[in-house]
Amino acid sequence: MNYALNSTDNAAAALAAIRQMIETGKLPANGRLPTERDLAAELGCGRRIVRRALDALETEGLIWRKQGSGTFAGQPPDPTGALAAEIAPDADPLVVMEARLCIEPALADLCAKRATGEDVEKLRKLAHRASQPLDADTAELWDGALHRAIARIAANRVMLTAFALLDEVRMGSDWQEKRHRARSPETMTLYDRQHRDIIDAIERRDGQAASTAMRAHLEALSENLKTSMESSTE
Amino acid sequence: MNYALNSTDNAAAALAAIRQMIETGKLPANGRLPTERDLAAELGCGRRIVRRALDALETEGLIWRKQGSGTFAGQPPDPTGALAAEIAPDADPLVVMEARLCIEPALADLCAKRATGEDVEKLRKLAHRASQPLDADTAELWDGALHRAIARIAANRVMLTAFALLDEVRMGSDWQEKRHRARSPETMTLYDRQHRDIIDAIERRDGQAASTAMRAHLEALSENLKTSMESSTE
DNA sequence: GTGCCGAACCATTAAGCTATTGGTCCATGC
DNA sequence: GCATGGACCAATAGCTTAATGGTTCGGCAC
Repeated sequence: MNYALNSTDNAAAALAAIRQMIETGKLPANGRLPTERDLAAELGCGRRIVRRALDALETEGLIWRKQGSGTFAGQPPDPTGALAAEIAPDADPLVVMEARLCIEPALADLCAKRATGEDVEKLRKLAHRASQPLDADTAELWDGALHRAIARIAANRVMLTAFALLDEVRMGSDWQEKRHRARSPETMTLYDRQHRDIIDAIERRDGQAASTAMRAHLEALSENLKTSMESSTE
Repeated sequence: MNYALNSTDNAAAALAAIRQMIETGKLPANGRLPTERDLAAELGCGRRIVRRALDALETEGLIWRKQGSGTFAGQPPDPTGALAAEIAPDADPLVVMEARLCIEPALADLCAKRATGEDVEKLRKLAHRASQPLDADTAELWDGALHRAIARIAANRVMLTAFALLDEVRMGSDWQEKRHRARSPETMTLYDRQHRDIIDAIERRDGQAASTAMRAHLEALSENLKTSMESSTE
């Protein structure tokens, strides 16, 4: 595709061209788009125009830039990976679960204070997916997505980073192997019930109840984890 | 001082020599000690002996080593700096305080479950220092040390890392400037009272009460912060 | 044989250097 | 007024190189 602008160049045309460039997905795997200088050459306009268009797209949240590195489509990555990798190797699943019990009830409280109706809708959808009788791995993924969504809705950057750290440690540690996760139909329905309790409390803007419900849910998870670990050492 | 060993060389002598080297504090500021090869040459023994001695010291927790980097005295540093720096620039003091309200009560709970008598002693000493009528900056430092000690005693690596992150964001953000911290004698005595409440609860192994007391303390801090911010915008 | 030494090699790290890239400013021209 | 091209700055990534801990092996003394 040729993105060169015709003679009626203007900022709006450049913006549209770059936006199309992004949305048609004609980008390398890492989402990196051409340098500003290259874009200017390709579009046949000056760098100033390109920068203005990129400014708009950045404000829009469609791209992010880093001086010396480049311009990328999508969201800037979370730099929690290194930290998590440092902790994960010697992360006892019970320690991780204890940390979840510290952080997630508080997040549920904040979430209840800030969730919009739209947010609650999303949560319900995620809970529904997690409750479907798929294989254990998939259910785990949707469960993780639900908890992550609650953290995101809480809208506190510091807490979100702390949660991201916790989340990566949880997924990265060897515990992935240790999950015998005796996810019987009974526990599945229990978890679903607990998810609904949490979301109901969030919808009622009842932070206290959301926190309590989340705590109950995590304690059930913890209990399940303990029994599965004991049975694995037999 | 000459660390060269005499003719009755053995591993124990090398260990003692290196240990003395560390404990007498004859080291550069960063705690880096000579390379294994240099140590071997200086002590007049082989690298194998040096490595065995360093192994012992490492097991002892007196030193830590990193391939390609060197051997250092003390504890390995927490790598939370980069993450904190990423968040700090746009860290609203109120957001940070909200995060503290999420994390620190939970830490106080854990701390109450795990603190030894010795730990409680340390906490009391720190609280006493923070209550001395010094300048506001120094009081702030001792207060920070107290909260950090509670996090350390909680003995959950994941939570400790999360707290370290939070702590660095708190100290690193511009909010250092914004602290008008109207630390009147009244607030000082209030904070001291609250510190004592927290530590008393920890001593009683009453995690619930410790959590509640910590929450009350942080809410007082938050209130103080809000009023000082309002007055600064006048 | 046991234990140590010396040497060599590997894996990782840090530091320095260079090219690249976004961020900014300015003179010029339309 | 506004866009252009150019120049420069600041930050970054990639590469190279030297240094360091980690490991292995042959040799030697006891």
